[in-house]
Amino acid sequence: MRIGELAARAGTTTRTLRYYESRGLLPARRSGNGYRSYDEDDLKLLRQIRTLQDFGFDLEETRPFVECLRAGHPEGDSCPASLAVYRRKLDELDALIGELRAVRAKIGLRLALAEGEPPLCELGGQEL
Amino acid sequence: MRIGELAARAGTTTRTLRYYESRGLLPARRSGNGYRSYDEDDLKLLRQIRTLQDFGFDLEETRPFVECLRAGHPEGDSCPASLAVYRRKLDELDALIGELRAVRAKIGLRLALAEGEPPLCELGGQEL
DNA sequence: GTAATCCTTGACGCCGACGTCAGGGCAACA
DNA sequence: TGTTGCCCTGACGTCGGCGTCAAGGATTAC
Repeated sequence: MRIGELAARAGTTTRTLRYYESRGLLPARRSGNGYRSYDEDDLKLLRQIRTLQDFGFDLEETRPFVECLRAGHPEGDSCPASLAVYRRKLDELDALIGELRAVRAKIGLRLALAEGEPPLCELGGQEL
Repeated sequence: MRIGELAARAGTTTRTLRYYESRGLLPARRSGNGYRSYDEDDLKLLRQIRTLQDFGFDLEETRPFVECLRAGHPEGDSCPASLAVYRRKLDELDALIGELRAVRAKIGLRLALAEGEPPLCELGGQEL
């Protein structure tokens, strides 16, 4: 299959595929005329990348998953390196969610104060 | 006060102040030699901007607060336009936190599955 | 006087994940 | 044979919030 078809089947663009190739993430074979040539396995790799991207992984973080699949494992997360990325991501998410919740609380408090209504509860000695 | 002192007192850089000025957010008077000149009110404006930036507001979102202060109100959030930004930001934060929690759950589930341990509970018909 | 430290403007660099255009080649169909 | 539709490479643009030079002028300290 050529690049346009792969892109369509994965719901992405040819530009994106060329970009992944430039990053060494999804190299392509070439047919006689120089066109990139892909197979079903490439589609699987690509879908793995896209799924992780949707989760907020950056490209480099998807690499262990891609390499895991390319090594013949049934799933991209069948390898220790992938699981390590999962764990790191969970930690990052927990930290981020915690920060966002703290910010949310502060803004909510400020809004309540500015609206002239006393906040429902004192939230401890927060810096405002 | 000149730009360097203001930057130091606000814990930021001269580059940042010139950038804010270029965005029309914190215009400066000029002294005879062409140097930017600031006063205590400018410091207050700047601190308002920085606080909101720390909350994750982008520059444009801080503008209503700055204009509110400049209009003579005691606080940047003493104006309806500022409160509207607060509310919009709360909505955005809620949405974002919700998405992150969903992603966190999916990754956690995948990690559990990949580790060979059955997940503690079925989390409904999530797409994996 | 001169060195050090401020200040000025202008302009390019950075980051990530591509979008978008330019200028060309290859292929298939009428 | 022309037209359409794919493909190629290369390269610049995007976004936000600045960092980091470069080349010069002003001020202050000694």
